Amino acid sequence: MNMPTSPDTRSCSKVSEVFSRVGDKWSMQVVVVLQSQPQRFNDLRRQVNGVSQQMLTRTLRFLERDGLVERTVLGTSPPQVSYALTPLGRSLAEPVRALAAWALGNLETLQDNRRHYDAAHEEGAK
Amino acid sequence: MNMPTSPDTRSCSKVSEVFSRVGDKWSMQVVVVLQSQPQRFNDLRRQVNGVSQQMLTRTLRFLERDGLVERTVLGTSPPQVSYALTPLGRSLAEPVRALAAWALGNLETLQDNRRHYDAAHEEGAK
DNA sequence: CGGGATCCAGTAGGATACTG
DNA sequence: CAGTATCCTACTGGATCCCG
Repeated sequence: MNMPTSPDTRSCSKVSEVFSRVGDKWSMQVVVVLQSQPQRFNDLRRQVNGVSQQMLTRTLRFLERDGLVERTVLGTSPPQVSYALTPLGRSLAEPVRALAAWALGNLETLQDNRRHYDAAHEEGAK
Repeated sequence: MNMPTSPDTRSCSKVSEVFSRVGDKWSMQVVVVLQSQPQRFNDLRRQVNGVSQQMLTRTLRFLERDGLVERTVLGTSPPQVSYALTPLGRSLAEPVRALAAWALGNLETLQDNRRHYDAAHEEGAK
């Protein structure tokens, strides 16, 4: 595969576009949750902590629109809808998990740095 | 290293926190640009396409606060400030680049899917 | 159960002008 | 050159009600 050593400035706008899509508050969480298995709407809602059904609906629509998840209507009288990752969605899950791993490993350091920074900059501020 | 096979739901909130920090419109672009070499303010501004000096300032502040970039004031009469990635920032650049690679490789597919979706859903819409 | 419609608050982000 | 301050808009995200 042709992965350049340094995806430089000109690539950044494209990266930014993708981040704008999947980098919102819920998308990657949904992707990670769906990665284990297909889920129904309220199952998802329970597993993605704190999401409103509004935002879950929106997020799923966006992901569906980009071909990252697939929506399957099962029944009709008790409306059952199943959401699953497409192959594309699964391929996205990999780098997302890499970033997730970084996040988990460095979250404390970040918070620590932040506290240190705030303390250092509050002595001079009003 | 202990990277679980599936960073499951409980980890997602933490991931979300980090994403909230670096997943904004400019942070990772700045990180990627700085990754090649330290840069001055207006150099950065030129390389990060479309950023206002307002947002660049904010972004750099946040990154500095989290210990991801280091700010160095050089002169005083012609104010020169250099920004460089910290080791932590460089470690973040890796997974970001992985995601960037995915973005570059799948951007067209995403846009294509989106067009297809929009076309399919406009026939029934108003 | 799944999700559309509406309303509303908070914030991200842009433009401009000013400062040291 | 490297910001700060102010203002303003658009979008994000939440709550609530309603519908099939």
